[in-house]
Amino acid sequence: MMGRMDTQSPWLDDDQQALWQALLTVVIALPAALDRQLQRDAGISNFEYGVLAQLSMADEATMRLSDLARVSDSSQPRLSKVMDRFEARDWVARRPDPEDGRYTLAALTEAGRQKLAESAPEHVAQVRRLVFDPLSAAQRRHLTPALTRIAATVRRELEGG
Amino acid sequence: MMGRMDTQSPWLDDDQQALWQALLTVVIALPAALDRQLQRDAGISNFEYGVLAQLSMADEATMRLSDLARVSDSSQPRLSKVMDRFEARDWVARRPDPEDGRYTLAALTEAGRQKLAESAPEHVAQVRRLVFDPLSAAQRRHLTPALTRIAATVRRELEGG
DNA sequence: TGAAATGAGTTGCCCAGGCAAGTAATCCCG
DNA sequence: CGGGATTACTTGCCTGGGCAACTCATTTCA
Repeated sequence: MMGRMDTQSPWLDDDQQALWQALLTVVIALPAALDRQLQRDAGISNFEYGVLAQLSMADEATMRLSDLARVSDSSQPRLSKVMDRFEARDWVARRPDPEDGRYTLAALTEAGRQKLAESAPEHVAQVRRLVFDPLSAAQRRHLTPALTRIAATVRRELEGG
Repeated sequence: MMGRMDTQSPWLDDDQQALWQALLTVVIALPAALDRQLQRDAGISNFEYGVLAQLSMADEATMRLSDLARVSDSSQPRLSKVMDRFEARDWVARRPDPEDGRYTLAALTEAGRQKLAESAPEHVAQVRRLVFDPLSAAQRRHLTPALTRIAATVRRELEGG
């Protein structure tokens, strides 16, 4: 008898609906708001900013493309095209990994580091205004583990397919 | 004396960084995961699903395009093109608002309602798996008001520009 | 009342990203 | 040691969305 389960009806109740609606707005509108500021002030997207930031945090500011794609939540084709643009502007340099020729290493150049440093302050201010300022200290504390769990689940979903 | 304020350094501390990183993964990867399921099972995007769902909840399943754009967190051009696709598939019908010829009313057709009904169960299941299942009851309770605040702030940002 | 201003919606152009197919390097295993 | 799998990355094709410019309806106000 495979009727629907009691604890998991196929619909969302009102509380769940409220959470879901708020999350939907955040995932749709927040990237748009971040993109707008960054595009205006720095000519790059939020996603591109994230790639630069991840790379800058790596040892020697150098990473394998596949690792960079993973931490940036990017597909490989998408990252590949971002790298084309970055290389054209001399923000990164690609070279084959001497340890294994299948991998490609991406290294942030000095110009790339500078671009990131220039763009950071206004971007961080925007993140503060949109995300941190509206929250109480308690809300921030509660939010982190909850979002981390969702993030981990979503990551698994995209990798596992 | 307009130096930087003590309580608002231009950088994120470690706790903030953790929250921000988790939120970034969610806003980038969650739509991708939702899109993948919906595209595979229903041939529509998460965004399009949201538009259908919003319209279905309206009185008479009819709304002005500008209102529909607002509740769907959409620009007008974007919604306009979604409507082109929907009308081509006979999921919605557009007609001028008799009360004010500048507005356009969009009404969900029977076929549109059916498409939504067909797509809903798997989509809701995916939302459950990715968002609700990983959270404890307490986390869900805390999450809702926090996300609602961020959502409201981001909405204002995009409208006010 | 009529010309300018406002507001809703659409269109065209351009670019970014997904997917599937292609290339290249390495590994596996007889 | 050699040919087929596996893994990393790139390329081409197509679609979706942003922006700016346009059209059309309504309001404002001189």
